Amino acid sequence: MTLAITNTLTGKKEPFKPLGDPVTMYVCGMTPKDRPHLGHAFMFVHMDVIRRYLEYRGFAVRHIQNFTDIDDKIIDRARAAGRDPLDWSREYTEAYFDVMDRLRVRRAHEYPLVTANIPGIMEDVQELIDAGHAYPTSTGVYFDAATFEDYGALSGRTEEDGAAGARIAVDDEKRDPRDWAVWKLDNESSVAWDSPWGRGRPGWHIECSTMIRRTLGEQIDIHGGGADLMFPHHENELAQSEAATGCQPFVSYWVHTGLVLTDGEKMAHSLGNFTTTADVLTDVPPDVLRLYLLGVHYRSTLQFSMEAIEQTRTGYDRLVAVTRARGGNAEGDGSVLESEGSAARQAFESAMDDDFNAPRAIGALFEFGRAINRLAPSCSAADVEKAQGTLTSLLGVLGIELREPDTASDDATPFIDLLVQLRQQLREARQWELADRIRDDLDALDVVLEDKPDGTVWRRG
RNA sequence: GGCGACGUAGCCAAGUGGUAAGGCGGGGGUCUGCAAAACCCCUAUCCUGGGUUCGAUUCCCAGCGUCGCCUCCA
Repeated sequence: MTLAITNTLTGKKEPFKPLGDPVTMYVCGMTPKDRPHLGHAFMFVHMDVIRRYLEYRGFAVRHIQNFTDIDDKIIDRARAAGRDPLDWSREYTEAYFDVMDRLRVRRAHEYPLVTANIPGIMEDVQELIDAGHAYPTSTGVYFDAATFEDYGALSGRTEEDGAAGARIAVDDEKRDPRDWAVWKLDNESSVAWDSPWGRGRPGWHIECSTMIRRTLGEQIDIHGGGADLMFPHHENELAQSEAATGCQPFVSYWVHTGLVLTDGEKMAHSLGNFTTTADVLTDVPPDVLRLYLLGVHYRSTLQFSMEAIEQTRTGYDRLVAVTRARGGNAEGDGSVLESEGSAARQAFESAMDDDFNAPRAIGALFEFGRAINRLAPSCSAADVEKAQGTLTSLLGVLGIELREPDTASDDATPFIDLLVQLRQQLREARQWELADRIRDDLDALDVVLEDKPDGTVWRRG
C-alpha cells in the first residue's frame, strides 16, 4: 500500500510521488489579526499530522508556514484601536504560537513574513510586468488574468463565472474583472514601501508566491490551507507563480482542509462567531482537543459542538486507562497480543496511507486498546508493556499523548493515601457503610477509588 | 444567480457495488461485599423519488435540506 493524497486541482486521490528530498510542504498561515479560533486549530493540527505521518513514513519534510503580517484588515483594526499595525500583528503571531505549541503542533522550519520579503516581492512583481502578465494602473499593479491560460483550474471556475461573479466595484482601469492587485498603492498607511510603481504594499496573494519561491523553490510537493483559500487566494497564487517561473505544476498536491462550522455557519473572525482555541483549552486538555479535531477527516466540515468535545474526553480517558493495564500472567502466551499489535499498526498505516484518514486510524487504535485490556490478564507484564508501547507510539504519530491528570505536585496525596488505608481497615472489618462513604466523599472531590484484587488504587478523576 | 461539497444510529463519525469501522450515550451480562474500572452481548431498512445492475447506502438523474466559494477569510 502506498500513500495517496487527494489533490484539489484534479479532484482525485493520487499516489504520492515527491519531487525530491526533502518533501517540500508549504502551509498558508494566519493573517494575525485576531486570536486563533477552532477553525485555525483544525487546519493546523491536520497539517501537523500530515507532516508527522510523512516523517513516520520515512520522508524528510521541509515545512514552511507564513504569516501575512500586513494586510488591509490588520491596518484597519490597528487603526481603530490606535495601535501600530506591525505591533498588532506581532501580538497575534504570539497568540498563534502560544496556543499551537500547547496543541503540540510542531513548529515549521521557517516562518517567513510579508514585511521581511518586500524586496523579493518587488522583484517578482517586476518580473510579471516584464513578462506581460501584470500592468500598472493609477491604484497599483494588477495581474492580467487573461494572460494565464489555465486561470480557474484550481477552483473550477470558467472565465464567465469569474466575470459574472465579480462583485467588487468596477474598476475601469482593470483589463479584466478577474484581475487582482499584486501591488497596492497607498500613501496613507504608516506601513508602506517605496517601489518603482509608487509607495504602497503587496497585494494579498503575491506574498505566498514570493515566499514559496524564496524558501522552497519554484515547484513544491504539498501546498496546504483551508478550503476557503481555494479561491481566490490559491487560484491567484498559482497563476502568479507559474506565470513568473514558467514551471508547471507549481504544486504537486493541493491539500485543503474543511471548514469549521458553528451553529450551522462558518466560524470566522469576520462573522464574530468564533470560539478561540485558547478558550477551549482552559478546560479541555490539548490532547483531547487534538483527538476531537482529528476525529473528522481533514477534508470534511467539522460541526463544532462542546458536547462532542466532552464525548471525546470520555473516549480519551479510556485510552489513558489502557496504559494502566498490567500483565497478569508471567507465563502467558503473548503471541495473540503481539499479532493484535501488528494488525493495529497495519490498520493504522493503511488508514493514514489512504489520504491521511485519521478518523479511521483512531478507530483502529481504540480497537487495539480494547484488545490490550482484554488480553492483559493472560499476558506477561513485558508483553503488555510492549503492546502499550505500540499504542502510544502510533498515537504519537498523530501527536497525541496519553496523560494521567497531573498529581505530581499534589499536597493532598499523603492525606488521600491515609484515607485509603483507613478505609482498607474498615473494609477488612466489614464496615461497608463507612468504607463506602469515604469512597463516595473522595469521589465528590474528584478522587476515584478502584478496589482491585491486590489492593485499592486511586487516581484523580 | 454561477460553481462545489455534504445529508450514515439519540449524539460525533469512518466506509463499501454484495446487506455498514470506531467513539459517546443507552440496555443486558461477567467481575465486585457493593461500586468503579475493565471485558462480553445488544442498540442503523445509510434524506426522498426514479434509473443502471443479478444486486446500491455506495454509480447516474431529479427533488428536498444543510453548508461553502463567487476578490476579508484557515
